[in-house]
Amino acid sequence: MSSEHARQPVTMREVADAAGVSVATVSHVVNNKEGARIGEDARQRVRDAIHELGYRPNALAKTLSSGTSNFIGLVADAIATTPFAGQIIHGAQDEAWKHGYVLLVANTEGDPAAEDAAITMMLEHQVRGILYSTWFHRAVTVPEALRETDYVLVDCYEAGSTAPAVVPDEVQGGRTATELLIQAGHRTIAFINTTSPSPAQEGRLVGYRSALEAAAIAYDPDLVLNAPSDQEGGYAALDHVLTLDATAVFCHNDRMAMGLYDRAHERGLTIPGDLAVVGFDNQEVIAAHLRPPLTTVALPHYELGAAGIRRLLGDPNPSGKPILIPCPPVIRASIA
Amino acid sequence: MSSEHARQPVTMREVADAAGVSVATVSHVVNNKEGARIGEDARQRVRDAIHELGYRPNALAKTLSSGTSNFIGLVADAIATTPFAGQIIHGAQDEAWKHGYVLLVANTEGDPAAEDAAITMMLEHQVRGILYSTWFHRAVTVPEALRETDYVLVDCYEAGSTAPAVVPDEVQGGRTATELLIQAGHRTIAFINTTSPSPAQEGRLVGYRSALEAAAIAYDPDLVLNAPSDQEGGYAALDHVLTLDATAVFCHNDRMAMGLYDRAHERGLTIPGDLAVVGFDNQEVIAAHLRPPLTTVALPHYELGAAGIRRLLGDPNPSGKPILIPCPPVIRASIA
DNA sequence: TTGAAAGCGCTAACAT
DNA sequence: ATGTTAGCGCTTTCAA
Repeated sequence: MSSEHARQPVTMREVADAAGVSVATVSHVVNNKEGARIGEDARQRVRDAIHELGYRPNALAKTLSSGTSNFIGLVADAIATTPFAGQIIHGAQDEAWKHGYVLLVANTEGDPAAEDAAITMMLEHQVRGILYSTWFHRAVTVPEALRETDYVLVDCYEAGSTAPAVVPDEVQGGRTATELLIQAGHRTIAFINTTSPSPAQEGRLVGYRSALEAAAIAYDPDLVLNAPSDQEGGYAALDHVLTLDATAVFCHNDRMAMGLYDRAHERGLTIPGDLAVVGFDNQEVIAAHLRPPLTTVALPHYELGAAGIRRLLGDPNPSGKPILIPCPPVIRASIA
Repeated sequence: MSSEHARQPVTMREVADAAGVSVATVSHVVNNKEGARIGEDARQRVRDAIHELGYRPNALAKTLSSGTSNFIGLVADAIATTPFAGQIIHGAQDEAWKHGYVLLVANTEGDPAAEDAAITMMLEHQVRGILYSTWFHRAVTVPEALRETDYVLVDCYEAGSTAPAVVPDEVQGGRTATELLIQAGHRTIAFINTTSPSPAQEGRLVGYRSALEAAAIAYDPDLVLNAPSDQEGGYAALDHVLTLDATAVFCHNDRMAMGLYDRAHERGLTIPGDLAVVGFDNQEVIAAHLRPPLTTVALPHYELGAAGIRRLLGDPNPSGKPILIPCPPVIRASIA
């Protein structure tokens, strides 16, 4: 951009002069100060001057002077790979704005050096606090620098610590997914879990078992498979599933479901007729457009971001344990 | 977060006192000032004090005092729906950091009111300039408030104006996609274009035609179809394509290709054996995991973001026309 | 080689 | 009801 914006921004001083009042008066009307007894005429003159001059308060000067910043930092590890981080940012921003805060975002691609630089930058900008988020639910170790300010872990947690954290309720999610199948009348339900050890791997399995138990269906370990959590994994797993006489399958995530669909169609199976399937994540691009559209359970990224801000800004959490955000079902057409 | 960070941050004054020098001296060593002749001993005492006290410069005070902010605003219209906006942010941030700038991000979901609030917020924070981005290439009308500062349109442009803009080279992209097919020996190439009027719709068609022309293949309008640019559109379009005796098909985007794959498999066709296909966008979750993996042309979002920053920070553009960023081919396995 | 001092734009007592 | 003034933490002449 080459255009010249030479004109220095209008200052409060100039407004004061134009309105024939002091800067204190201007400050008061600009901020609608409670205890401020300003005459209606002066008030109006100030308003007019503001309008005429196109005055914009300098938020940085305000911060410096008042000693309270309106920045909240958000460090994300993978803003560019999935829409997940974007949803966290979205939720965090909406909630932050409600409280008068503005988001300072930094992407680190998981690089510790970048992470440190980002936190340093945020600290130097006097952030009110920092949200440290990951694109998939996992354990992390809190960067030392983070402890210099208030912070909340989002979609991650620190093992064996009371570091404030907000994470998805994997157990409830796994239970919900399984219940969807059970409610449709299925009794032999395979579960293709991921091969990657993670809270999702553990939690969803616990949820699966608890749903079976609640429905008085015996848990059969043979029905639980493990596969890489992508399309290729789902594709390869289908044949094994067919071996099990299962009438339904719960896929660890939507990507696996997508691969499984491919193999199912290849083998001439129809979904949900021959096999009911439920996914996890609610990854729109995929789930909403599979044939048939995939019933799944949503990962509540938007809510994670929003809850993270709330927690940062005071929402107390006596338990000392991560706050669990529910994973709601998203009904489409892959279950009958 | 409830933990108390009562301790006021360490100021330059305190460092100065601890080191037995003046703040001016501290300022000089902190900023590695060129013309500053500071004794090695004083310099060292300052460094030690900084370390001991854990001093962090206050970036806001610095901005206020020096009069030059290190913020750049980035307003995005759909951070949460695709990874596209995320890639723009990523590219913009990397480039901004290189120049010592930090990103102030705001998501607006296309809401004009939110947009206005975002720009106002950025202006009040004394941003050096603003990147105004959209998640898909289109014409926009520049919000008035934007003109109060330097700005660059990213992945969008203003029709009939010289507003600085950076957009993907749709024509080259369309040509590249088509060339991929031609180079593999195809002569009858169908093009399923989108039904939505857009620079992509126009540009890719122009590119398609130019590639044909360069290869001395007559342009046959019957080979060009229009369909909704999603999986459903691609699925439905396949039957028509088969009608055309085409041996290859260029899909307007990867999502269409995904739907087309489904229908092709349903009809027992194999890709690329019976039909070669090339997509557009390089939407990882899809393209990299289709069976077979989809050869496509990438939308250079990361580069758009980075180029936007460069343009903002001085990269002049005499032409007054949008800067075109190339769309590179991504070879996978759907062409034979 | 170093320090004093005047701001940057604003807020918040404290006067008047 | 409104103005004065002393900072907030830092940069930057200008002196010493």
